[in-house]
Amino acid sequence: MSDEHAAAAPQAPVDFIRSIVSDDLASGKHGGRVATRFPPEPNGYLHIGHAKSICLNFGIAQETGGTCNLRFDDTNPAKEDVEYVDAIEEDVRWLGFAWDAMHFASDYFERMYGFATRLIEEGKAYVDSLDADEIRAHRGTLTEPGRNSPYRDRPISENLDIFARMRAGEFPDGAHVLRAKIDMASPNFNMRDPTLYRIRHATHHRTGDAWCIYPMYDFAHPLSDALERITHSICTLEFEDHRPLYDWLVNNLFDRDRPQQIEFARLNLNYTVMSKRKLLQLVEQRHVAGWDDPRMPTLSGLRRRGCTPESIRDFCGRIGVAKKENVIDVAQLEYSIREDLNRRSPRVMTVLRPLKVVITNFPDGRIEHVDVINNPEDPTAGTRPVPFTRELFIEREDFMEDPPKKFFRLSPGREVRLRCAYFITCQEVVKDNQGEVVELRCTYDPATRGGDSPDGRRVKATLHWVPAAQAIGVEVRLYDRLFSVEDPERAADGKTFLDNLNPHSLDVLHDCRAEPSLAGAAVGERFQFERLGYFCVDPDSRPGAPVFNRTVSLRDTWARIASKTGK
RNA sequence: UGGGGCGUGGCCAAGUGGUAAGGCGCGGGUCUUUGGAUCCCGUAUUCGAAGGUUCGAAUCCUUCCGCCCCAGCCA
Repeated sequence: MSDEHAAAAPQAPVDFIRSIVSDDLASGKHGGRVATRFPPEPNGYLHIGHAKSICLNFGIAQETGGTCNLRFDDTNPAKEDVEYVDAIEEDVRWLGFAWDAMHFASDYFERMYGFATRLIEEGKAYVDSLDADEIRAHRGTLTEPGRNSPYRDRPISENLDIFARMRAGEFPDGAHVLRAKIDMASPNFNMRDPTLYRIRHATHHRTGDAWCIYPMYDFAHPLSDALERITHSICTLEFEDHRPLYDWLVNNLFDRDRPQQIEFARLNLNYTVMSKRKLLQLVEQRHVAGWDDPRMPTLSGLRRRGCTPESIRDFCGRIGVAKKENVIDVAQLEYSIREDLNRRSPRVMTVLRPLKVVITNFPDGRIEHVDVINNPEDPTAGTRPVPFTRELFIEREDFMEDPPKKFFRLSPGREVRLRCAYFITCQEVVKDNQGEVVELRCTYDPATRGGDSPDGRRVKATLHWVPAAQAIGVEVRLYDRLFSVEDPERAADGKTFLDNLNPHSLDVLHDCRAEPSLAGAAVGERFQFERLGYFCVDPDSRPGAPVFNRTVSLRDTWARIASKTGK
């Protein structure tokens, strides 16, 4: 975390979890330690919702001088993959956090097996040989208590024997299951003899075929927390009902360093989908190119779209942490991203729909370089030279032959400023046979170089412009409604001219920066930006507006892909 | 109809007995070498509802209403 804007260091927001942690710290509850963990299951890429949890867990550790582990909850080999492990590590790092230790629940399989055995020996767990349907039938309903399984009182020795043979692979999937012996009449389903282990003959991405029985989340999680000496196990609201089981296991199996589970409300954003199931669907049905497609609400998608980790962290800090179900408006996220981008993004003048302007009193063939400000919000960003020539392009919509009252840009006889260059006055409008304006003949005032008039006269508008011959043509391939390559008609429109593409511009292009084709760019060459950073032209933007400080509306993009998941 | 949670302005969110922070959004103004930038102002007589306790309640009590989660050998 190098370029932190430490100056504005907002005082850490105090939420109920941080209050609990600081109270515990004060009372010495966990011996003055704070240890958290971020425990994703490697069954998909991390999305913006995970960022909230990451910022919470790692943030608390940082603020309290504690530790935070990255732990993969890999207890279900059927859904998991190393690809996800790698992606998750990269995303957490990208977000700007460093874990104190990285673990896998699978690393604890042997010890977990031992703990399970101990429960059996103590008469607190048993092997049930009912099948899934029968177990469900015995579980009871919301209003009726469950019934004990006929296997519930199986002798300990027999339980031990079958459990060992389950591990040895003697039984097919589903033949037996290990259950905690708690209370089939509990009003809390999680306490009605929850399943601890199931048989699953599947190859695990890390342990291979070493195991054919796998612990359930409810068993593995508290044990993993305890083994790592986690003090505060922060999870989402839906696990609130699991806490009694969490505590039951921790209290039965550990007599010290007992972790405590604390629940908070997960992040929900409007206009998008965040469930792994739906994101996976988008990927599998090829609606997007992959989990890291810039249109995806994944961290890697946001990264490729050009968002910085600082902006995501800022967002997480602003939304707060509470137990109330919430739906954050994407405008909130867009605000954090926009604010960050505005501050750091070099601007480039752009012309989407060119209209030729000939400066009649500017010598043909002459090239004058004017210094154009790279970022009005950052003086240190400097300037770049842009060639000013007799023939230029301005934005078509920046000219109106017959302007209405409120239109202050160019029109016949009017004087405006070409940004950082000169004042020009439109003297003549040239049209083709159809009456379409094809060229403007203007004069410039040599005394206004740089955009200031020595006599103090003012103009009401400043226009973006690019030199006709030297401008860089870019075919913008936007993953968006108006300029998508999926829509050839619009794609043809997506020709944009940039005044320049200097090293500074490239720096902010993140992924695009890696595009080798941009390095040796020849004037007039066309580029295809397949992976867009925030080199995005917002279809709703005012033509000619700076592009680098614009992001295509996340709301529109996300709403569009969300609709493809069928509601 | 069992259990567990949660209800403060459009969206988040502080506040936990002393008379409703803040942010986003929105509205208005301002400024600017193109703003959707900047800066400024405004935006809940009221805290799901109704009773009650109190000099005083979003905060305490009672009742009611609403929303979310739980019956995977998923996490």
